[in-house]
Amino acid sequence: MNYFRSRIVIVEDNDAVREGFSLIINSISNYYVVSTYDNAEDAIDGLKKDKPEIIIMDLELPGMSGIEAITAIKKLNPGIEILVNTIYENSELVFQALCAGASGYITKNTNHTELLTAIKEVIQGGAPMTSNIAKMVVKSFQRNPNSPISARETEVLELLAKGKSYSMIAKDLFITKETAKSHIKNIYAKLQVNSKSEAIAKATRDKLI
Amino acid sequence: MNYFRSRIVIVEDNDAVREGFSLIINSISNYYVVSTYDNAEDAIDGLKKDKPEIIIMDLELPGMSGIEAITAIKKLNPGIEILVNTIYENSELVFQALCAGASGYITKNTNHTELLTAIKEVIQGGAPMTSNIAKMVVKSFQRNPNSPISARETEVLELLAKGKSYSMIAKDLFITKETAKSHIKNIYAKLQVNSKSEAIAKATRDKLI
DNA sequence: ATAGAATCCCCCAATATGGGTGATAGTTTA
DNA sequence: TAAACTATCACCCATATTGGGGGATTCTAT
Repeated sequence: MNYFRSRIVIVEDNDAVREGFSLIINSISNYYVVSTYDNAEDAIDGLKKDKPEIIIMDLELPGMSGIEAITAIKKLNPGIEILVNTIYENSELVFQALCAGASGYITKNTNHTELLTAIKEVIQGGAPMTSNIAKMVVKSFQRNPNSPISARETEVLELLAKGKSYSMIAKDLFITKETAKSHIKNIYAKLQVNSKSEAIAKATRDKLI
Repeated sequence: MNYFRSRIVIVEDNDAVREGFSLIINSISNYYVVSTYDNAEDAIDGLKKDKPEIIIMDLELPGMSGIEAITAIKKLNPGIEILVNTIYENSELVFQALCAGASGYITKNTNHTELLTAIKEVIQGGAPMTSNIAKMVVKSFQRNPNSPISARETEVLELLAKGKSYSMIAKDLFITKETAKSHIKNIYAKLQVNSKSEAIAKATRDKLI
């Protein structure tokens, strides 16, 4: 009977939310909530018996954090899709979750229809995200338009960040080593740093490269 | 009359698609197609008079490419939101478009309702993406699970990619410089490279860091 | 038990780095 | 138009870094 229904596990420490989700999801014939947990440790212990296709995971959990749980679960079984459902729209957490292996990230202001749509999208190999989250993700690809460094300096900085030496940079840009060095000196002055690693760190933080 | 309607410009070289979009968008009272173009150059020339809030942009254009156009438009007026609408689902192009400053990326198999939803999302500060595109974007945050290098080596490699020296890496990881060096030697052997920049390049390409 | 992982040690030559102090020519902007 | 910024190149110098070579030990999985 349940063989063709997607097996879903819910990890959520709020009892009401957990129960509510179960009811909604089980009301759809394609889905089947095999287990629910109020903490990550138990959810991980139950993986072998639950064999979920999808885990709906809260991030604010007692004990092991949601991020650690995602990492652990993906390590044990990379095939399991994890859909994050949390109140947090903090960018650090979003990127940590995606880097750890989350397939989607929806915030808790989404209604039941949207939750079900998100589950469907995950099953179909998509990556559902709340509008705010999608915006943050797309923005992360884009550069700071108020960069203090010039276009040429940015080119130099990019090569520096790729681990190239002064002479390699010079060769790549068809300039002399001295010119590359000169650019780097100016970059250091503008970024108020005095080493390669500091420059790369600052440039990365400020999205200059 | 049109003062409160979002000003939209369409850049699309297929006449039928361009006309079709105009009709659909103009049928919605909140939107107003101020101009349509079949090439990027004319669209850029028309920016001052059109004053669009949103540009719906095809990527396959005669002359200037869509990517170049996005870069140019964002440079002239960073406030304009650009929604890419193309047949291409090629990952290179997707990331180029997003890096250039696109706010959304929808493929041409989307229907009219979805197009209008995407426009609405862009206006509301979101980042609409077709399911496939969202998946590619999310995947880009995730690491290769078949990394040939160990966890510790990965840590070392990450620090190396941040421009740190052997001794800085050693300090960060509470090991000696010799150990850091030893890890790096092993990394080079495994990645079949023999320099920092090659290692970083390969690690980045293969998503090992 | 063998392989890999992580740790540490020494030697050495070549290269890279960062700071200093310049110069010239072009472009942009106030 | 003048001042500011940009891009280019040069030389000096001391120190740090890198990559290659040779090892070794301990622990942990398979």
